[in-house]
Amino acid sequence: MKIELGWLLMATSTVENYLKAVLRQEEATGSTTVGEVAKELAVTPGTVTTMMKHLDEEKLVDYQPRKSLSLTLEGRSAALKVVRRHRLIELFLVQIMGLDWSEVHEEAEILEHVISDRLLDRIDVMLGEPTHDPHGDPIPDRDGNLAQVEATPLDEAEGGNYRIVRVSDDDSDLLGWLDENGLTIGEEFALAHPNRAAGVLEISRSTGAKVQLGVQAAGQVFVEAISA
Amino acid sequence: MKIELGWLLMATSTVENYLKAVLRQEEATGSTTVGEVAKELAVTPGTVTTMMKHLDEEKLVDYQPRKSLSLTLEGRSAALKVVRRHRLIELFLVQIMGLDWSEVHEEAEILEHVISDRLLDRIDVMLGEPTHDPHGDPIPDRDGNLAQVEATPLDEAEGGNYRIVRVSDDDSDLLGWLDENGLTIGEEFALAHPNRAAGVLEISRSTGAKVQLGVQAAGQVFVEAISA
DNA sequence: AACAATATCTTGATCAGTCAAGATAAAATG
DNA sequence: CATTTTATCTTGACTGATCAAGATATTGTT
Ligand SMILES: [Mn+2]
Ligand SMILES: [Mn+2]
Ligand SMILES: [Mn+2]
Ligand SMILES: [Mn+2]
Repeated sequence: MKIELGWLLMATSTVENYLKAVLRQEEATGSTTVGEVAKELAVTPGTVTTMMKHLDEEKLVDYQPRKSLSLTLEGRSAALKVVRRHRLIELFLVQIMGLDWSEVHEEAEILEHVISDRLLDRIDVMLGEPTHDPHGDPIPDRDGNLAQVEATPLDEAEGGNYRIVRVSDDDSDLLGWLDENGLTIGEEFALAHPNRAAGVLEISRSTGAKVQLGVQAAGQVFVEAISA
Repeated sequence: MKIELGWLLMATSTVENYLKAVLRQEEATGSTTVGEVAKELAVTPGTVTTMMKHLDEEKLVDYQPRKSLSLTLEGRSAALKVVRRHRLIELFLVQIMGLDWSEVHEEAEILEHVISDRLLDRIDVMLGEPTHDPHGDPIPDRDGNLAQVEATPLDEAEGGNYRIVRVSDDDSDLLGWLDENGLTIGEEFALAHPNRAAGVLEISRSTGAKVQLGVQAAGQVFVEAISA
């Protein structure tokens, strides 16, 4: 007769990663599947099946085998807490510790599971309760409210003037390259009429500098149109 | 036929804790035993036996069942790296993050296993390559050299004038109490002739304040004699 | 030495997380 | 609709870490 305190209080870091994966896909595409989660976490589908049965018992996901898979409110809230941690940690590492925006994701991927609430709070305060991480992703607030970022992937944009509002944070090489070319959050540029056939986009900075990038890379850069 | 790269490179956090425990006891008493390690890590002796056989294979400890147990050079070096991490992290949490010296040990106990070398380096530089942690413990340098702290446990001191050079860092309550009474590293005081029978020591600060503390607590405070 | 007490070891089990590979259901295709 | 393809599930096995409890060696005592 073992006392089962705190299973729902004490999500293991593995569990947190599964919840995050489901959340990310729900946010990105409105829903998810066992297969997608397996791909994202680089495990076999069977492993995900097993885990989802567990999480369903813990009421963190709603899982109907072969039918549907989604976060419960509780699961979503747990996932958002981890995302909050992740993004605050990333910003902390860039802003306070002076790490590069291209090298903080991996570190945050681990620290998000182990930092104490107390330390996270210090970080939050130290950063002035920020709303966005170094890559332009919104930071969920303490109550788990997540702001929407509506932005167009650059590879789908027409010719015109744009500002960078978000960049996918998991491709370290791309982030490094963007940084070298001065293409960081908030930067503005003009996009030439896209020449789709070639699969290359050309960008002009106000400095006169021109930069080419492939559609592949462009798909990870999110922009909003500006007037100027 | 699985390729066994990196077992010695990649000590799991459990392994790191075993190595640290052995090191701590070797430093404290010159040697250690399966039983002592078991006590320190709050596991059963059998578990330690099993682990030591593994560590012996990995050449991290020298283990002769029922005979002797000690760190190899490699094991010692690995343990010292973890200790270095632990202490740098503690100091970072106090100095940069503004946490209390009574609440950093637990946090460091976890972070020591997950912080990247890159981040640790930033911390080290940010702190000015410090030599001692918030509790007066010496921080091993990059090459694994550990300075000796020779200091007397307060409960063994005669009457006279002393300076606090080190405090045991794992008793949060004691640390809190010491802090409230202004008894931090570097502070000086006069110890009245100890009245051993009562098990209570009396300390006088230069401010005139007097403080009593039990031998139990005094045993965790380490001092050096001063002239004044 | 003989016996008791203590320390340590061994064995068999459990738990979380995972994979491989075969079984099955659902979807897509002709 | 019958068949192929794809997605998902199930089962059996493995790893690292652990405990319980019985077996054994060592040490201390008379
Ligand atoms: Mn990230
Ligand atoms: Mn990010
Ligand atoms: Mn400590
Ligand atoms: Mn310390």
